[in-house]
This record gives sequence, structure tokens and C-alpha cells, in this order.
Amino acid sequence: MGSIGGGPAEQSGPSRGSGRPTMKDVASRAGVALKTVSRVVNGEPGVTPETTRRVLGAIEALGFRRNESARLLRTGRTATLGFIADNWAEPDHVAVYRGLENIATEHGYLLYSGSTDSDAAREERLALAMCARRVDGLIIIPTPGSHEYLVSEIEAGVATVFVLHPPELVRADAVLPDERAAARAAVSHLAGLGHQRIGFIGDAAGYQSRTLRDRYTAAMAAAGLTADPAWSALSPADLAPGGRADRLAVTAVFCASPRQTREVLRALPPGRELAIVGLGDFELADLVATPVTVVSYDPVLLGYTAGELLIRRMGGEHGPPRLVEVPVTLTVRGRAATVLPSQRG
Amino acid sequence: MGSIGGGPAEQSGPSRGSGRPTMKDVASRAGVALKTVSRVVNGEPGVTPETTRRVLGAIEALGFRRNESARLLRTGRTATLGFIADNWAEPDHVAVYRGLENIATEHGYLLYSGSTDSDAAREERLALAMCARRVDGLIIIPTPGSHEYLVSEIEAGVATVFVLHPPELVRADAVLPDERAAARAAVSHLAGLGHQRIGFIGDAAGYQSRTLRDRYTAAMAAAGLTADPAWSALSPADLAPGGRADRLAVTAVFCASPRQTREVLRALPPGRELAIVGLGDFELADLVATPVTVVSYDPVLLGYTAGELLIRRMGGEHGPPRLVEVPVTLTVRGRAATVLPSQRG
DNA sequence: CTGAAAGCGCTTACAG
DNA sequence: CTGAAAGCGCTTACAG
Repeated sequence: MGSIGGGPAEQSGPSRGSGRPTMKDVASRAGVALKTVSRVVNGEPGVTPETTRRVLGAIEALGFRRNESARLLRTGRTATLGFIADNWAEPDHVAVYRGLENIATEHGYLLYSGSTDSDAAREERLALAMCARRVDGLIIIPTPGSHEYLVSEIEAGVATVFVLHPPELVRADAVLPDERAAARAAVSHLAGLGHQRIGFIGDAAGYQSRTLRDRYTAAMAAAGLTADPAWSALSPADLAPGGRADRLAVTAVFCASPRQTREVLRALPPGRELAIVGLGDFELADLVATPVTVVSYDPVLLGYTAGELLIRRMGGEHGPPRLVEVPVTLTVRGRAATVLPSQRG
Repeated sequence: MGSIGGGPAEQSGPSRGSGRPTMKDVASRAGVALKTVSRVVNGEPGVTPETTRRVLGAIEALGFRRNESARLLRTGRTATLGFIADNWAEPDHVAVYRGLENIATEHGYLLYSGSTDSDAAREERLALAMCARRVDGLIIIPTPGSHEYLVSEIEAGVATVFVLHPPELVRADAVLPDERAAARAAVSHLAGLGHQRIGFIGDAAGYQSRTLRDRYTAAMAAAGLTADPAWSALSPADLAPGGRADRLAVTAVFCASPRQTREVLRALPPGRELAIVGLGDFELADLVATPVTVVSYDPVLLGYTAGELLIRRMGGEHGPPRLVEVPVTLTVRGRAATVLPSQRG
């Protein structure tokens, strides 16, 4: 174990047999030079059909498969992208990954992946480990906290794109849902149903929804509603009977993420009337006992778009960091979104 | 683009700047030999504090970070595992990945990952691409179809473990839920509620649940019930009003996977009484309008166990392929599981 | 059409 | 305590 990097214990003994055949082995079996094998393997022109046949025969006989890692070392690239998710338990994060995988596959990249569980130290460790492997680019669903540790890597040429949440303390591209439009759609939908006391449910750390909280406040103002600051500091736990939500007499909430929305559903006491709009759709949202309206975006598109931008950057596109916003759609579900007459005014 | 492998278009021009500093750069800046830099970086003993200081200074000044890929080429290992999922849209597959990531991180491995969407050709392409990068081991949630293409890789020393579904046409380790116990638990639970006409819902291809179907048949027999073969060939579509399920007068079903269970929930006409037991739990299973009983296993444990076995194999543990079964638990939910008196007998 | 040499960035023996 | 040489498995110039 070294002092930098570390890693699994070295393999003991030659238990792996004599290893896999190399180009050198193929060359000597075919009676040609190494370079000729390389030519055949790479489909380069200028090799006699007869020689080609001999080389292919040796490859077949030996079960040779070119060591891609060695090739890439010489080439200077790795044809590898790194993806860092915050939390695999979030279907949205997985969907972002799927979008990235789609475009990565189209372009011949393989993916390193890992998750952080919102632990900034884990994110740093993972990202730097991927950089040490010399990934060509990095896609990150960021954890709360600074991403300053990436500055030197980005300067060294590692293309980096943040997705789903914005980065902090580092200038880099980001691909996000259109949060301004989302907040407006949610608030104006609820206002249209007669709600005035609309709360905002962010996450505990208050980080990942900080910009969204500002959007909510702006959207409330745009809808002609004066938002009590306390309304925007709610968490799912505040929905307990007699809890803060009751005391604040909130009749509707806008949830910052599918996870918040699901937690609200779980926390909601039976019989408590509450109109819910969540940012981000989730499976079975239409089948739960209290169907919820959502402002949804396409998380797969989010990942695909981020990958697209990354590939353009790796291709040499320069310019200042870009913010790409993906459109959102309001999907109305259930009757719970209507304010009862007695609650109006 | 070569004829083998292919890959993204080569980067055009020296847009990456002059590249990152190497040990050679550090050595010349510190005025020492390459080997001395290597000693410091690896924490090897026998270097003067003064020399160490000079080297560390140069590392700092240059922003040197060791190229892990190059180190691993020399070492002969890659400290990398490959994970191939069938479908990232399945939360269970993601959970298996999470378990694998846990143990991989503990042991210092990085993960390549990819998915197949049940496409056997994609699986083969991915697996071979990972082998070409010389992953130390491979964990696969297999697609339907033969895995014979892996034989030569396994012989060449790539440790391979299948998880969640068994492999076909290749001898390799597998880690699965205890399907026999699952089928028994499901059938005996339903039989205990008075059901006799219990159907089995597998997937369309009929593949991934083939062994499970046999388990179901055996469990029916063990419960003293005679199963009409038609009952075991049901799909969610058969639940449409007046469909096969109605004609067969099935009063309960055992679903082969969380996906089947969710599809049954979607296909179920309102008012149709049907007791449902699914293999594998899923989020919101307790909150849907028709709560379902499940025979659940821990998918994270499945992935962790598979990784554990893989690491033992990579460590040199020999012996014939092993089948590891993870325990299952019956979780009873909802009242729909009870047969109405009028339906009994 | 084919090949011998040098090198990608590092480590592994082996000398001093 | 420090270093010069060879090599991991491949590709990139450059010769014949």
C-alpha cells in the first residue's frame, strides 16, 4: 500500500496463470514483427492478405485480445468518463446516469461511476481517484459543499459538467431543470386553485434547494402573494399533527425534489388536507392514495444533455462556463390540490 | 478508428495544453532521479528528510498527481471491477450496484459500469470492452441468452460472478435470492388465506423467471394444490377485464419480480379482487391504493455478497462454481390478500 | 509491404 | 541513501 492512492492488497503468487497473450506472443507465433500485428489489429492498410491470415490465425489460436489500457496509455486518452452520483437510491439520479450512458455509448466511452451519499469528502476522494486514472471528463451530481478541490484538475484539462444541482466555488458548466419556470408553474397552479398560504419544503441541509427557494419566493411575489419567511423553511417533519405546518396554517406545499415529495406523503397525517406540488416526477406518483401534482423534467435528458456538453468541451469548445436549463412541465393529478370552500379567503 | 474496439474521435490539436506533469518532470525540478520521486510518492523508506522535502516541494509546485493508469499497467492489475446491470430503471438492479459499490470501495476498487436493457448483444459488447480494459473482475445481472462468450475470458483469469439471475451456458458463481423459499412462502401464504387458484406472472420472454416458475410449481404441489399449467403462463396483460385471468378464475397471483408486480397493479381493472404477492419489495408498495404483500430480499446485500465472493475469487480461492442464496422474508400488507367467503371452496 | 527503435508514465529488480 | 537500466503492452515516427 502506498501513501498516495492505496488500493487492494496485491495479488499473492502467480495464481492468475501465466497471464494473457500479448502482441509480442502473437508476433512470434505468426513469425512477424510486433508492428505487423499492430497493423492487422488496427486494420491499417498495406499488409499482404497472406500475412494478415497468418496473424489472424495466431490471434485466434492464442485467444489474444488487445490490452486497451496499454493502448490508451500510449495514445494519451482513456476514452473514459467518470460519473459521480449523489445517491443511487434516488431514481432521478439513476435516470441522469442513464442519459449519460446513452450518449457515452454512442461516442465509444466507457464509464467509471460512484456515489457519495451527500458526503463531500467521499465526492472529493472519488473525483480525484477518477482524475488519477486520467478520465477524459467528469459528470457530477454535486453534494452540498465546496468543489474548489476541482479547480486544479479542471485547469489540468479534465472537462467537468455539473448536473441536477449547481456547483459551488468553482467555475464549471451546469445542466439543470428550469427552476424559475418550475417555481412559477407550481405557485401559479396552486394560486389558481385558491391557495394563498403556500409553503416550500426543501431538504434538511437547505443546500440543494437554495436557488430553488429563491425561485419560490420570487414566484410567490409574481403571483401577488406575500410569503411568510417561515413558510419557506419547512421540512417534512413539520407536517406532524399540531406541528409547524398546522400552526402556520399552510394549505399547500411546493416540494423541492421527489425525495421531499415522498417524505411529505409519508409524513402527512391521515385526513390532513394539503395540496402538494413536487418538483420532479417519480414512479407510482399517480397510484399513491394521495396523488400528487408534479412539475416534471426529463432526468434522462438532463444526463444526455450534460454528456453532450461534456463531449463538446472535450472536443475543444472553449468559452466561459455555461448554464443549460432543461424545460419543465406541469402534470396535474388528484383532487387534493383544490382548496375547500371553507378554507378560502 | 481501428477495426477492433473503435472509440471516440481522436482529439484534434494540442488543445489540452502541454499535458500534466510526470514523475520525470518532478525529478528534474527536484534535481533527483526518477526512482527517488517514485520512492517518495509510494512512501518507501530510505529517503533523506531533506530529499523528501525537495521532492514534495516539486510535486506541490508542479501540481503533480501520479498517473494511476500507468502505474497499474506496470503492476499488472487495474484495481477495477466491472458491473453490468440489466436495466437501471429497476430499483433492484440499482440496489445491487449499491451493495457492490460498498464493498468495492472498502477494498479500494473503482467501478466501470454499464447496462444492457436486456439486450444480449449489448451485454457481450460491454463485458468484452471491460475485459479489454483488463478489469480484475466482473459482476453481471445477466440478460436472457447465452453467456458462452465469457468462457475464454473466465479461462484467461477474469473472475466473474452473476447476480440476481443465473447465467446460461457458462460455469460461474452466482448469488441469488432463495427462490425456493420465496415460492413456498408466497404460495403457502395465499393458500393459508383460502386461495387455491393461484397464478404465476413471469416476464414476457419467460426467461428470467424460468427457474422461479419451477419453484412455483413445486410449491403448489407442496401446498397440496394442483396447478393448471395455464396458470403459470400469465402475464400482466392477461388481467384485462374478461381476459385470461378472468376465464381461468384465478383469485391470486405470485409475481416474479417487482416490475411484474407493478405492471399487475397498473393492469388491474378497478374493482377486480385479486390477491397479489410479489417477489422483491419496491418503494411505495405500502402506499399504493392496492397494497401488496411481498416476499422480499435485500438487494443491497445481494450486491455486497456478490462482490465479496468476487474478491475472494480474485484473491485466489479456487473450487467449482458456487451458488449463494440470500434469505427472503414475507411481508404481509393490505386486506386484498383475503379470499371473500363467496369465493372459497 | 515489413520491421527495429523509441516512448507513453510508471515500477521492478539490481548496482553503487 | 540514491540512481541507471529494463520493462508493463501497446503506438508513433522512421527506415528499409
